[in-house]
Amino acid sequence: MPDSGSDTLAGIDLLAGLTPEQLSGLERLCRWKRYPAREQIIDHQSEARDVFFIVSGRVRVVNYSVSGQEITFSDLAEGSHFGELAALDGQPRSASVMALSDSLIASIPPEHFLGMLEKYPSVALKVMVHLAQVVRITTDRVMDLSTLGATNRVHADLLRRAQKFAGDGNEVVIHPIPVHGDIASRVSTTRETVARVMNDLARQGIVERRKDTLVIRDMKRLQDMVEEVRGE
Amino acid sequence: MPDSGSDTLAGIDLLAGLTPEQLSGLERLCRWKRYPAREQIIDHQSEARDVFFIVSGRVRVVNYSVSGQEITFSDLAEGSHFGELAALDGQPRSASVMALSDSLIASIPPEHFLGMLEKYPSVALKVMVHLAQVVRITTDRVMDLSTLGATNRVHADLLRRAQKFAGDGNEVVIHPIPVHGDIASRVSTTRETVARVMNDLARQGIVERRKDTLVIRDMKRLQDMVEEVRGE
DNA sequence: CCCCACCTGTGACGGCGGTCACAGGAGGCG
DNA sequence: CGCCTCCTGTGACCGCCGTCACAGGTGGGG
Repeated sequence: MPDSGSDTLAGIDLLAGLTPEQLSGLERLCRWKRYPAREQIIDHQSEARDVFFIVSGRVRVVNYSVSGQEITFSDLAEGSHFGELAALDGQPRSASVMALSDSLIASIPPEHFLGMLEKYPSVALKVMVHLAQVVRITTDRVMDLSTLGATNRVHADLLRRAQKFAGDGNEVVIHPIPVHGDIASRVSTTRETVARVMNDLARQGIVERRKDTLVIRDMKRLQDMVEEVRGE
Repeated sequence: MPDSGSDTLAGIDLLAGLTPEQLSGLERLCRWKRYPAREQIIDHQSEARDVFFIVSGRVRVVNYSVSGQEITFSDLAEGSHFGELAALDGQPRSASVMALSDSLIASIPPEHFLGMLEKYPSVALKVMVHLAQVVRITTDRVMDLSTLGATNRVHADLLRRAQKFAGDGNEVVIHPIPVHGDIASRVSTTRETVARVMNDLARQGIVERRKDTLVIRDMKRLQDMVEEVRGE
């Protein structure tokens, strides 16, 4: 459980395992800043190289095609970090990042980030493991985009979201309701397609839209729909 | 320049900077194996966790949808390495790897790989930088798949290949000719579509197919075709 | 030299899903 | 309370490109 209230780095996953003294050393190297919701934190292609820690709030990693189409890469929660690619390889930022909610963000200059990796091998290892997982997620997404149709990508995304909320029953309650546009931007389709798919699922009794939750009534069937097509 | 002939780890990019003694220490921890062309080195989803070094030969990272569609992730040359994801996070293999040509491959067990990261921070850093680049390439690919049509993805791929061979003229010679099926598998389309696109380009005088080379006659125009659409 | 394996080229067809254009809800807030 | 903004739902249309089905080319090996 991250120390949601305090202005320290104690809740940052990457830095778990450091002593309080080591943490406060790092805290002094950071620039601390609050971002209101919707504000841009990193701009794609910009030249800054700092690494960011989410002390509190939520953040979205996105990119835009020049036509304005928005591609969401991931949403990051409290305790997570971002911006390490540029710090590591010195290239311009690979994506934009914006605050989803009011957020407190600590940022550390690239030279201190690299120094930290050297000084604390356990942190370096965590960085590697984290990058490995990012690679996995992204290559899975390439597979989805290459082999699944838009409709099935929506199914797959819904399933992923449901699994995060899953108990062990066949029914899962998702809260809050994801807005269609957000889903669309994660699976690279349109708002309209998402709406059509959701209604098909509702008509088949697989999902049910309530006041402010979305209920998956038949996880099993949803799972089947995804697996079936992944294997056809 | 890798020592193409010798059976040592001297040519491995990751390990550049280690002393000959350190290298020969690592060599003793490796299993050495020759793979004939087309042979599978890693199987997707399998449980082994070793990390592989390409001493000589070439290798392709692929995945298959169960329908048999082949998705190529990358081709790796002598001096490169692969298999580090599983070693780092302990998950099953994220993709299959097969030899493109007869290859000599050294593999190191995960525990020794991790030990090496700890012992040689410079190697750990190289691993991070390498992973960062993989993330960049893969997210770019997600962008392409999300925003470009199949035709333009072929253009983009052709351009990327050309840039690897580029001098500074407006004309670039690509050798050997990439087979259409390979291009298709890298940009997630079909052989037929690639053929049609290549012929359109030929008719417009942008490329020219020769005996065993492909000549890009007008890099500038090709570049424009790609940029134009990325920004529309 | 001829056959076989593997590559390329091209037409016809049809469906998925993106685009456009609206018509409602459902909150907030002045 | 009424307006304005943001979300959802749905029909019509149509173009891209995947699929199928062949028809050459080309090269190497028996």
